[in-house]
Amino acid sequence: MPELPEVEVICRGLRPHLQGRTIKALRSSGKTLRRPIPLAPMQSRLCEAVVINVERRAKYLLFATDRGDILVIHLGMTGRLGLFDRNHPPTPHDHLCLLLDNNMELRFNDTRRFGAMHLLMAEKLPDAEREFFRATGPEPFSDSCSPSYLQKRAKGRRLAVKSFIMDSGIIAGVGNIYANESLFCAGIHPSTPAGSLTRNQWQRLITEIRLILNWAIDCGGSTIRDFLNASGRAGYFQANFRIYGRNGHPCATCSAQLERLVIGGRASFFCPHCQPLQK
DNA sequence: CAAGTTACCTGACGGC
DNA sequence: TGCCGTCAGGTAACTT
Repeated sequence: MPELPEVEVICRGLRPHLQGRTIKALRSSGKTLRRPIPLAPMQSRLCEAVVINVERRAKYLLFATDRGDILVIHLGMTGRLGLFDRNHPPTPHDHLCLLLDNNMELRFNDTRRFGAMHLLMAEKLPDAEREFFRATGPEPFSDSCSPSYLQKRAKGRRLAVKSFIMDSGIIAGVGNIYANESLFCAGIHPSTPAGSLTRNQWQRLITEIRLILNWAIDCGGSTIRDFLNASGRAGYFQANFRIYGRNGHPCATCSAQLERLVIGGRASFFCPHCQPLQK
């Protein structure tokens, strides 16, 4: 489900509603997510805690409290977070509800339960946070995510560039949709071995990744089936897809028929004319 | 170590 | 109508 833009949209949407609010109670479905929800520590640490900050790192949301703890939430493929009146009827797959001091509830709904929750305890910070994100690559907008950084990490690797940029240890937040879109806009075939991109191609690619991600954030993210923002509204970047899911249609640039192939088990789309396969 | 495969889960959709 | 296979925005644990 959500890639960086969708998580950022949720983060920005929730922040003004959560900052300064006290968590009064927690309720869970009892179902496990990717891993069990750490309910006992969450009960003792989050009840009566005030949310002081809501941030995003990679595809994770971080809720910081006045006790110094951080609740880390990942939405997996189908996770949603939304604010509801406490009397709003519950829906299937609501797995965690946080009751707030204004009688609103933050509800985490996740059909496929690929999401995850972690609680980073104040007394273990900041080491616990550093450890949690130890293997996570730089944010795509950061200066450290430069063409030379990417080229250096790709040196000698034969892995398809699409799989390479979807590796969260290389660059954070780029998932299947935006990997496809960025490679199309950069004119690079998704199967190209990561190690054979030139410096100019890395420059072009990171530029396109940043443009696409920012544009998608401005559009409120992409909604294919599951994604809704914190207010329950769909995003509309999907109207701007140039390549994702468009196999069989003509390329908007050159009219060639767009093609689909599977790379690393993920659907990949490309224009055989605008994205010629190199080496 | 790198790269590919599988598993985790539910629901929507198309073909028969 | 229903059954079956395929597919879905992610990640981590496997195997080769």
